[in-house]
Amino acid sequence: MSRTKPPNAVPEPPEAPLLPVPGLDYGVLDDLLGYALRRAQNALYLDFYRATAELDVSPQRFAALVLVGRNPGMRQGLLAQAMGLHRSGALRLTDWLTGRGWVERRDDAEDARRWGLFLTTAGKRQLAALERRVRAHDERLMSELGERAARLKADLERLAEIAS
Amino acid sequence: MSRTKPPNAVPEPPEAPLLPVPGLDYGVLDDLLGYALRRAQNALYLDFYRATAELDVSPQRFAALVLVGRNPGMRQGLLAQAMGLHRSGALRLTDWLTGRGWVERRDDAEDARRWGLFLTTAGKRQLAALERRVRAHDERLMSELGERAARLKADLERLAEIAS
DNA sequence: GCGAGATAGTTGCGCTATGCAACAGTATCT
DNA sequence: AGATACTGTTGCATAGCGCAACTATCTCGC
Repeated sequence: MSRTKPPNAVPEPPEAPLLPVPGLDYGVLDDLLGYALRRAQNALYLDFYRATAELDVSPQRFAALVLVGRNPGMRQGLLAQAMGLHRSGALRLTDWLTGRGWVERRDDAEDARRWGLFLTTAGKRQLAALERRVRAHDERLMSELGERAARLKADLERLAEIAS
Repeated sequence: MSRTKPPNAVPEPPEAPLLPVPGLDYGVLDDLLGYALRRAQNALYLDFYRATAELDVSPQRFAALVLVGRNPGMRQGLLAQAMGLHRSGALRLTDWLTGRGWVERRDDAEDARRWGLFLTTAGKRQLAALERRVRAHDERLMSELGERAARLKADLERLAEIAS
């Protein structure tokens, strides 16, 4: 019985939030850290979209914008690595961003194989707008969690390390 | 500028873990609860696959097996709701599971439109094997987190509520 | 009873996101 | 110079999903 297919897809964030259905028995799922994590991630994911509704980006693309913005001239391959993508994935991601006019590729002076990635002026504007929203939303969540927030974040980081 | 596409896809869990690349500036991402969550979820997702390598199921399908196992006779629509899927998604999920011989559809005595979903004997065996692994892995993670584990889980549940 | 309307599941279509293998151009090392 | 490694690109295949349209069945009011 060979594996049908390597991972390749987080169960996908459905349109509808992944809330517990009353009356249904979730068995182990209720005990698993992993399932709690999935529920939370799902909720945050939807929340991200709500927060940035007219700005037309996925969390994925937002992350790419941030990375390019913060590391001007970075190569595509590095972007791929940072985002856990295959090189070809980073290519398509970059294509999309340049298509929007938010990112541009410039020749790398040192190595003709490489591109350097840079935000355009429009890209910087877009990123700033996005950051504002995303930050605000994140802070709202954090403040609703109160003092548990910082601890939660730290524990998540720890968890990511442990599981890796 | 209209939205390219509704959510529809969590950034996908790449084959490679989503670890911070040393030397790269992550800007806001490092401050966001959402990004920490994503990293952790990604790591756990990969961990799930490692844990169940030869058993050939995704977390998604595992969850479906648990639900059907715990709620024998449940309808497809309910499964969809519980898993945050469209009806057609639950159909395909169920198809896959019946194709494996783990789940069977039986006519519902009360309503001819419905199916009742049940685990087959093979399905029960599979589920038991999966549960063992998944539980063991989850417990390992929890124990490495020590006393923070329970708190983390509770906070995640809280977070999911808040963000919904 | 019977027709309107709701509900369950199905089908076909289209789309996004992704990996992978093969390729070309460029750099590096011996 | 030649072998080898690296960067980005292209084409192809696949998974997972939503949605609209359709069928079968049930429910409700008259």
